[in-house]
Amino acid sequence: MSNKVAILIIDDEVQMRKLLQITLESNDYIFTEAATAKDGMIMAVNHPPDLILLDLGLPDEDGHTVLKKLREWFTNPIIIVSVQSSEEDIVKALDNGANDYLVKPFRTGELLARIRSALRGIFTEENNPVIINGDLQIDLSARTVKKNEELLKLTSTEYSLLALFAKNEGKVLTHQYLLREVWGPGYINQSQYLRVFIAQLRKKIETDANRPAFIVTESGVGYRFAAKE
Amino acid sequence: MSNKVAILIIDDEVQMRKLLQITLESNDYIFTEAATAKDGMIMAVNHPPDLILLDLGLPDEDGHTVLKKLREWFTNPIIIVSVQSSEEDIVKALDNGANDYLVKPFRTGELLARIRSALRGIFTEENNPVIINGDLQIDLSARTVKKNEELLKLTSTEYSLLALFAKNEGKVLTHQYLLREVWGPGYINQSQYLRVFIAQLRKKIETDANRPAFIVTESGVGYRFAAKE
DNA sequence: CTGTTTTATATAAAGATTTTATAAAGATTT
DNA sequence: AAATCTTTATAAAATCTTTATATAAAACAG
Repeated sequence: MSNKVAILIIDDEVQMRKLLQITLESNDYIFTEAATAKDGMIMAVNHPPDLILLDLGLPDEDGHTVLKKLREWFTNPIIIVSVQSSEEDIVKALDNGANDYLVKPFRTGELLARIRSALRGIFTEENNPVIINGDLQIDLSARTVKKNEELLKLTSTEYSLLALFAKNEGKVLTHQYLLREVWGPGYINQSQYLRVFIAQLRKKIETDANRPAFIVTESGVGYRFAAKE
Repeated sequence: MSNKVAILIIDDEVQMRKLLQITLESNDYIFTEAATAKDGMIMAVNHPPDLILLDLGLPDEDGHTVLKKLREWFTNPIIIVSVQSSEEDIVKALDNGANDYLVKPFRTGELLARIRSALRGIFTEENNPVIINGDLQIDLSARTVKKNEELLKLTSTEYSLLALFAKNEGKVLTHQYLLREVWGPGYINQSQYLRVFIAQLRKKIETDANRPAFIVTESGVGYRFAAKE
């Protein structure tokens, strides 16, 4: 259920992969790697990444051919990272469907900026994290909650509480934990707050507030956000 | 109506414009040019091109500022062509919405390939700079707003605020975010500004200002521009 | 196991506080 | 001078906090 961006590196140089791994992971991307064209293709098919960084100088197959094959079905951005700096290579790669071409050695800041640029537009609408549970929809990026497609009016505290539950579906969240996360560390003894707000939330999100289906009470412990099919 | 692709060059060097004119026209692009930021903006608004080649070193205004201003409404590709080769400039430009960055002097074949790459997909996605929501029409390129086909008179700040809302329909925008985007980072505590301007905006765009349908208050958090069918 | 006691939870409603809306006056810019 | 921005003041609305009481669950004694 991660909303992180996955990037696949296809490059035969170990050092380069290591460098990219460190760079990408420290920037919150999910890093996967392949050392050969064959492995790269297989990985791309099995777990289509959001972006591919492709080296043209692979041992088992010509980079331009790999690019062409990928482009037969892969529509997300592909950025070429290559030691080849000839105009011929660059033009060929771009015309074969590469979104960008960076010559090695490159500056990591520039690579990251070009990755962000390539990803822009791909993740405008589709990739916003919406948690769906039964007839409830929680849009974390828009900060909105819908029940049966209808927008609910929640106060800021009610929303924080619900979002916290939604992010921890199925888990029992203790009173202490909920109070600390939503109200702050100084409020861990204000259990009554929690009761009041849980009651208000239930009135808004539950179909039958007397028989709560979303927010279930775990007496003596806390509450649990139950998953619905 | 020609189906040729129109490219606008904004660059103060005469030789560069001449070189690009020859290169582009011999490749079947329609070439238009501007020597200053001001002229470039005017031309872009009057005849929105399919792609803009922008030089960062313009005499009358900082290139990064020009890019930002263009990106407020211009959604087609912008490729930066600049003598500046510092990582800082490249990263800044790409993060400000440039699609690509080419350092001068460049190889014309590579430029053409990067233009082709940037143009790819342009004609698939719709990029209408007019946002329509109910009886409200916001033309981002003309900076005009119509309510029931009638032109509204908005101040520049009111317009910036409304345009920001329109670009983020359905999302809750926090006070901080709005203040930072419209007034600048030094104003994030001036919530009262926001209240005053929201009230003014509502008086102009809402049918019933007492029951706001477009700009909805999210108490304690911010405001949301609601979608109307 | 059953009824009683104790503890925990649910909910409404009143009071307190915070946040928001709006007008209008003063300051600044065009 | 006109338009716009900034500040101040105040009323209204929304939200939070507290209190009171009802209900449900757990613990316990017999």
